[in-house]
Amino acid sequence: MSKNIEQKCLAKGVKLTEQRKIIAKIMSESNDHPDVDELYNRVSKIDLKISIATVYRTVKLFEESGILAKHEFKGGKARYEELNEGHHDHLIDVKSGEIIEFVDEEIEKLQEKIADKYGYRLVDHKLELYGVKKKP
Amino acid sequence: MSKNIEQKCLAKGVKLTEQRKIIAKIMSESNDHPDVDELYNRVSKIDLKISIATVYRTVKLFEESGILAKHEFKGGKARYEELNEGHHDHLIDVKSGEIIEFVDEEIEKLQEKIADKYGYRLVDHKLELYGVKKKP
DNA sequence: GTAGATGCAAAGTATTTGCGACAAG
DNA sequence: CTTGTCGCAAATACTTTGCATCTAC
Repeated sequence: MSKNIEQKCLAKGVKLTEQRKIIAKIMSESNDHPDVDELYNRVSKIDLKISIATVYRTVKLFEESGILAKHEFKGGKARYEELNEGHHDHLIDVKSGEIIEFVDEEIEKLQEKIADKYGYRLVDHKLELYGVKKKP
Repeated sequence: MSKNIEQKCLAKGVKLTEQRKIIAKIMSESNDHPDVDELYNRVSKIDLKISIATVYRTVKLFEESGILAKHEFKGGKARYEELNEGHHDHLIDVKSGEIIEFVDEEIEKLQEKIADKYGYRLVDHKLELYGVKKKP
């Protein structure tokens, strides 16, 4: 099994406060991609004194430490998810808002190839597909 | 040659005001992907009474009319470009901020295929590559 | 003439920050 | 202890909106 968020903090020298532990726990348990508001709501159920500023500061810190990934899908607020080994992209159901994670080796390779063609080394990328469910 | 923005407005029943004509002209002449602030600056050189609210309203209207495309690259503000026939994606130089447009048929097909695999019909997608220039 | 557009300033969102009190290492 | 974090409220950045006036059709 892969390292949990607390272990990652240790490894990165990120101080483990009570608030960060709670945020880490919630994010580990979340399989959706909550925005800061939603995360704040979930966290508040455990620690009702936590401030939204702390949540903002923490997700930013975790993102910079490679612990969380930040997504800016269509429509305003940033959303977060725990970052694990396997990279994946997102297919968003435009009707329901449901998010499907997928991995496609072929597309990853193709992206490298394109960057290379223009003389670039890929450092990051973003692929989002927006679709509607087909009738069966 | 393809329709210009004014012709598109006519076709869509969008009223052509003086301000919209100026914004249309500037966008047609811009080969970069200006954000609203930058667009406002450029437009202000021609019409110094125009309001930023009008610029916001106009880009939104143009986007809804399929005249402009809105991009939300990393780092806050939305950026716009004129929408023409050929679809393309973006490769962003993370050092300089330069944006390279590219077209890749193979990747387009692959995206359709992936959506299909999960039972979706693709209605939109976003592919952004972030890279650094390689040493030659 | 009339529906819709504009300019202005005020209001919204989402996010960040200064500061004194507080807690982790 | 000491450095970094927290909570709070105020500040910022981007974008939207109410309203009275004006303009394209």
